[in-house]
Amino acid sequence: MNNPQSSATDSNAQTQESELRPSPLSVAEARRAEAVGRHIVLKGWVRTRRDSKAGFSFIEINDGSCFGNVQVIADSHLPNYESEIKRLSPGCSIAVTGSVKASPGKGQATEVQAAEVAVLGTADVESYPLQKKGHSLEFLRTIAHLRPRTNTFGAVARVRNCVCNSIHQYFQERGFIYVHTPVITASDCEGAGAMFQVTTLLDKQRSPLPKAPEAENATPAPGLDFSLDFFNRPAYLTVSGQLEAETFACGLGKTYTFGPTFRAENSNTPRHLAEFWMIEPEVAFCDLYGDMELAEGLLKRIFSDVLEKCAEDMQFFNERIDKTVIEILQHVIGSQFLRVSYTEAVDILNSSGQKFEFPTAWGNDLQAEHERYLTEKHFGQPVILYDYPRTIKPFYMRVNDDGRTVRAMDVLVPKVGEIIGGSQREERLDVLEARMREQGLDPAGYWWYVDLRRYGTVPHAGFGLGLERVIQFITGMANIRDVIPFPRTPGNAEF
RNA sequence: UCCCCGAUAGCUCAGUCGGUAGAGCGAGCGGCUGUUAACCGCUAGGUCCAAGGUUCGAGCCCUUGUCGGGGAGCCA
Repeated sequence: MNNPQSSATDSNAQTQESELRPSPLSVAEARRAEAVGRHIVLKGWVRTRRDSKAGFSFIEINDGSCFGNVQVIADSHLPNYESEIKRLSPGCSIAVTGSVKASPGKGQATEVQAAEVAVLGTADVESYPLQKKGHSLEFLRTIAHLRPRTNTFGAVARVRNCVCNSIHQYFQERGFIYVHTPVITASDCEGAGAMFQVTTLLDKQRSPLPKAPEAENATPAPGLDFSLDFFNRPAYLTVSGQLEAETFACGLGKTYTFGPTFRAENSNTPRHLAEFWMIEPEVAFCDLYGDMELAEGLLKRIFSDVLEKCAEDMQFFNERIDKTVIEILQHVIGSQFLRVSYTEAVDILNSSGQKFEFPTAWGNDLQAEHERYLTEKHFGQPVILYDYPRTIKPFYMRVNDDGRTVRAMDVLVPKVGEIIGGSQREERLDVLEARMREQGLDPAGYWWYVDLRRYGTVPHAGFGLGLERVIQFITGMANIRDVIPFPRTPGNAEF
């Protein structure tokens, strides 16, 4: 950004300045060998302290900038050594002024010789819940406000950040437009499960409920009168931005959304949340095959970015959480996702000799056990299943020429299961309206969506990628509640 | 929502046949040490999830509830 001349000047100035005033450094920077010799200020939280009777203490501090800690050497002649430093315990926040040195010990390249250790905040060792070692993920979930200070959740947060960045880059590099679809929607049936209602009717000061029955003498309806509601109609939290994204794709070409999504299902599993983040690309002039290529390319890009940019975090997951994650990611990056039609999949399952709790028959939706068998046992790698029976898929999926199947696809991965669900959209006006009626929906209620087929319709396709499920797959974290900062599940909205 | 399992020290767990409570880690104190999941010794720490029931007697058996975990469904 600057010319070489001025950057040389800057570095001179920096050298001079470092003798006068310490420069703020992150733990990540201080741990690099290049930092040796620098006069710095380091701020973070104490992870552990070890005292040596030789007259100093080791203080490991972490500031979230990387997985590892930096070791601070605090000599006993520091004025607050007995009064404060020797009382430092996990969770205390401190600011260390000192110099970075090459470490004579094993396990780290550098350490910081403290000239001053200022205690910013103490953490009472009797009441602070995080101890030096061994906490279950279940316990940490009960202290979600403190778990960002642990190795595991720090690593998850950095990986999550990397994944999000990677997703944006992948689409931006390909000319996709990032579209913000509404969080509040009036489309009450997008075929994606129960919805949370958004209403101000329960706020008595705004709009007393009994109004409607009194006004008309008719039998008082037990429900609420939504014509009095904020939006003059029932409104909900979105379960998908797809329908709105299609409107932008049919005008801007290549689009994607990335935002929160809500499902009011009473589902209690390690793979479901009531509030989660979803990425939904929507592409005009794209068929199902292009959709599959986009999905495969996206996943591979995410995986290789994480392996490269979060190497230390991934090493941790591979050692402590799931000893296969790195190997699996590398394997997935290097191999082509298999493409198997639903019909082929059913044949494979029928001739597998495997006993399933639910029988496999053409026309039935695949059960979790079937998907798991295919991706984990039969193929042992990610699989894209496509062309599902029309009877088990929503109205917007394009009907194939056979009339029995639709252009749907699911990307299945080992352990997590369905990570992506997508389809080529039905672009033919008459077929779309027929499909809506077939599923008991009134096309008039979707007039703006149907208009996309009435005016300048084009083939288009898209999919939904569950952010948390991708992170689960990458990190090996078994429970989805541990890959989102503040999980929302039935009965759980603390924090 | 359905099925199965669990809840005991701050944390992770053991607790035999129904006879009134144990370990490791953590904490406090002491020792030792360029340490790094440090190590060694001592000490403190309990409404055994809640309510009810059976019993001379319940951490243990029975009932209900709450919370957590796994599986299923819904899906991403």
